[in-house]
Amino acid sequence: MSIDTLGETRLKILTAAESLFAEHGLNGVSLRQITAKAGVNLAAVNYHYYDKERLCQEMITHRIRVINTTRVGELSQAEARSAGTLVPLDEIIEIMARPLFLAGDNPTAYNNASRRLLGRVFTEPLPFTTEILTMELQPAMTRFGQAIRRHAPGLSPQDFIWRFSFVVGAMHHAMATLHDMKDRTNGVCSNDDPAGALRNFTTFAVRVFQR
Amino acid sequence: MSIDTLGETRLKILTAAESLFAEHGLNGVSLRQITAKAGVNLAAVNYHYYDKERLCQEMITHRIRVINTTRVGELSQAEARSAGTLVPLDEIIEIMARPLFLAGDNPTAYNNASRRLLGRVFTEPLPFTTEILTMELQPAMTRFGQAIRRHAPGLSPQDFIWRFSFVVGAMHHAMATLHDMKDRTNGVCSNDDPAGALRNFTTFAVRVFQR
DNA sequence: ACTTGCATTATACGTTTGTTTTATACATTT
DNA sequence: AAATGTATAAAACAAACGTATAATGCAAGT
Repeated sequence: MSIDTLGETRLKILTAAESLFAEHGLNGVSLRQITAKAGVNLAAVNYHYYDKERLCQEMITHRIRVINTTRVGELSQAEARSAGTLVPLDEIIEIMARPLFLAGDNPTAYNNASRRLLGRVFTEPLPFTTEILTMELQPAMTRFGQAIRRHAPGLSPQDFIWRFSFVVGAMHHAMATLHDMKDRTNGVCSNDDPAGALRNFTTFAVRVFQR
Repeated sequence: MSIDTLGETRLKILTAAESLFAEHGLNGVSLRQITAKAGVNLAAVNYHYYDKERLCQEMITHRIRVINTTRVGELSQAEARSAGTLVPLDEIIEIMARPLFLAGDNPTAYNNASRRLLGRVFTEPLPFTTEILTMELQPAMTRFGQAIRRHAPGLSPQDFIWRFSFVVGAMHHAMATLHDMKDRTNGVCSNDDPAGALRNFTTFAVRVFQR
């Protein structure tokens, strides 16, 4: 069954699961908590998703896929547009980060819980999580890595990969912690300004690579 | 009981717990796995640490404290040494990052498992974990933030905090993923060269703040 | 009207969890 | 030598877990 032909209960489970996983981690939530929050029967998870692991897989894979098709497509368009010349560094980085940062409050679409969930998945590898990352995330990141690489041709392969890893690490870490920005900065930075966060990340990342 | 007057079993538990938590996360390990790996009786955990949560607390708090006293002390020394003038930016960053990056294989001292464990704690908040972070980690990071701030006086408070958060995020993310660098970079970067990783991180972070 | 098929519910099953209890070994002290 | 305090060990506990089964509701198709 496709993800956009979701039945009522199926969607309620997914939404509840995502927000709970976002807050307590993949290993910190029981099916009873999920079904209670979703207001459905316990057995509904096994009926609709076969088991807990498959629920997690579908949830994560779907979120990553939507984000990757968006940004990889945009990168391709940008490259096609500027035929011959380089796509500007800040444009590449913004395309890479935008669909991760820009989360709203719509409970079905990509939202704050989705963002935090992904932040967790990126740093909290589980047996099946690792496989998803190499299959779904790795190719897209290599794609952006190559695009950025052209702006720093003088760097050795190692030096570039280190810098790129740190930038991606900062991005992924931000996914897991943006929700808490206000508390951690004593109110200086906002939790609810993803566009501002994205703008700051872009200037941060550009500085890492520009000569 | 102090942490350096550890009995045999008490130490064996701590070592086994740290490596297991590092690999599977705080919520992904049972006391039976820990005691089995440590080769001690199940009840030994409750006897020596009261309960599972206190075991985690002691483990995490101790690691953070050692690291913080080291680097905060070194920063104070550096500041005292260069009376009047600024401590060089790269020196501040290296002092901040060194005790986190430089992990060896000594099973009792700060090692690769400790580093990965801390990386998890930094991004995987549990009820008692969050408290530890604000009590133990936050003050030290504010200290380094202020030191670095003097090298970027032109930045607005917000802009600076954003950049600093991204740098710290990259550092903490690296703690959780350094062990896997070789696989994720197709062998280009090494897992077992913490000094090299630290060097690369320093140049990365310096670029973020220098004008 | 009856049947078929899918969705939902209630309930039970076998494990595994953290913790507790009881018993045993072994020093040190009196 | 007896007693005491401490560490380890074996076993049992209730609770929570993921999953499986059986019963119920309910609309669509015949």
